[in-house]
Amino acid sequence: MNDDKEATFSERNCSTEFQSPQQMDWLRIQDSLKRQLITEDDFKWRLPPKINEREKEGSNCEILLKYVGGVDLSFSKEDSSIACGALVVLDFQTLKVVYEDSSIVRLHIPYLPGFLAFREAPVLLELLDKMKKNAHPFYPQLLMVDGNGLLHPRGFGLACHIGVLADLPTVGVGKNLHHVDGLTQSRVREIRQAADSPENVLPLIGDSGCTWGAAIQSSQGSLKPIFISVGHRVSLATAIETVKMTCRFRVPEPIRQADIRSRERLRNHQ
DNA sequence: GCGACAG
DNA sequence: ATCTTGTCGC
Repeated sequence: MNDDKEATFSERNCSTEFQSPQQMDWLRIQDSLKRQLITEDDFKWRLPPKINEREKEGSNCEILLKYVGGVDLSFSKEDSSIACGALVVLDFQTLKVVYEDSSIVRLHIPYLPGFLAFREAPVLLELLDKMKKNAHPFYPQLLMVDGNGLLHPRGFGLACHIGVLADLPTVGVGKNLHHVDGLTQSRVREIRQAADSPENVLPLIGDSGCTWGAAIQSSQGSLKPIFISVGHRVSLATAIETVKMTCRFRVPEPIRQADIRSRERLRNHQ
C-alpha cells in the first residue's frame, strides 16, 4: 500500500505535530530564509590558478580569491552556557591569519539537532557585521563555517543560515555526519566501497537521489572524513575545491584557526 | 518501542 | 561542544 520508508522520512523532516511552539517558529524562519538560498557560484572573484595549471582562457575576472574567513564557537567546561565565538580571516594562498576577532557571550538557546543556527549564528553574524561596518579591507570573500550547509534535515544548516543573513558565499564543514535522507555512517562506508577507484571525494547521495554534499578524506594521516556541503552562493564543486586548498590538516585552516583561537581566548578569560 | 540526531 | 595522557611519526 504505502511506502513506509517514504512516510518515515517525510514525517521526520516535515511534520510539525511534535514540535514545540518555539521550534515551529524556527521551522518557519528556516523555510523563509531558504527561499533566498543560492546554491550555485555567485561571486566576483576566481580561484588562484593552481601551480602547474594553465590559466583558464576567457576568464576575464581580475579579482582573485584572497580573503577566506572561518568561524567557530568554543564552550566553557565549567559553564556550558558560556561560549566564545571567533572570526578569523586568512590569506587564501599563504594560509596566514590576517584578521582575528572574538566575543565571549552567554547563550540562552540550547543545542537542538537541526536548529544549531539559532544558538550559534547570532554571535558569528555580529562579528561579521562589525567588520563590515568598519569597511575592513580584509572582509572575507568566502566564509567557511563549522557546521553543515545543505546537509541538514531541511536543507538549511548553519552555513546556509549565516550565508543568507550575511549575504556572503559560505561553505559548510561538518566533522561528524548529520544523518539525513538515509545517509548514515554505514551508508558512507558502502559508498566508499562502491567507488571504483580509491576516491578521496565521495558524493553524498541520499535515498531520494538528492546530492547533499560530499565526504572527503582531507589529509593523509586521518582516515576519518569531513563532510562538505554548499552553504550559500557557492557550488558543491567550488566548496570542495576551496576546502581542499585550505586543508593542512583534517579540518580546513580557517575553521581550525577559529577553533584554536576561540578556545584559547576562553581559557585566558577567567 | 528504541535508537539516532551538525555543534 | 566538553572530559583527557601518552604515543607514534614526519
